[in-house]
Amino acid sequence: MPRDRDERRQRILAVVDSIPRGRVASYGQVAREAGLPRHARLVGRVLASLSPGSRIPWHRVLNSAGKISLRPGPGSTTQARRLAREGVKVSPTGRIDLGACRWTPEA
DNA sequence: CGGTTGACTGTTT
DNA sequence: TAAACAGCCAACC
Repeated sequence: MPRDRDERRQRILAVVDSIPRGRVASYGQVAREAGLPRHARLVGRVLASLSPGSRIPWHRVLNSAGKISLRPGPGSTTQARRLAREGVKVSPTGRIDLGACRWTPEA
């Protein structure tokens, strides 16, 4: 079994899991926090592979433009609903107020 | 080995 | 503000 791949996966999920409620982070930001610069796409790939019932707060991850990156459909709707539920403003076009909600890890 | 595919990004229009 | 482009990179076939 590919140990490396699984290790990166765990680190990425650990970072996503540490994003506080009501805050959001970009794929690139998560990648950097996980020690994997330039691997934003890998973050998206890992999140896409999560089981439907996962407790990982994947909905707190957006693209660098501050928008829901998931293509319009059931998934993006769920993400928007979950964010709104945490007090994060989501415009009809899927845009989020990054200035107010961006997660800034402290140490 | 090589082409395709994205839940990406930064820069340029 | 938004779209087009060009890099980027692992996973898949």
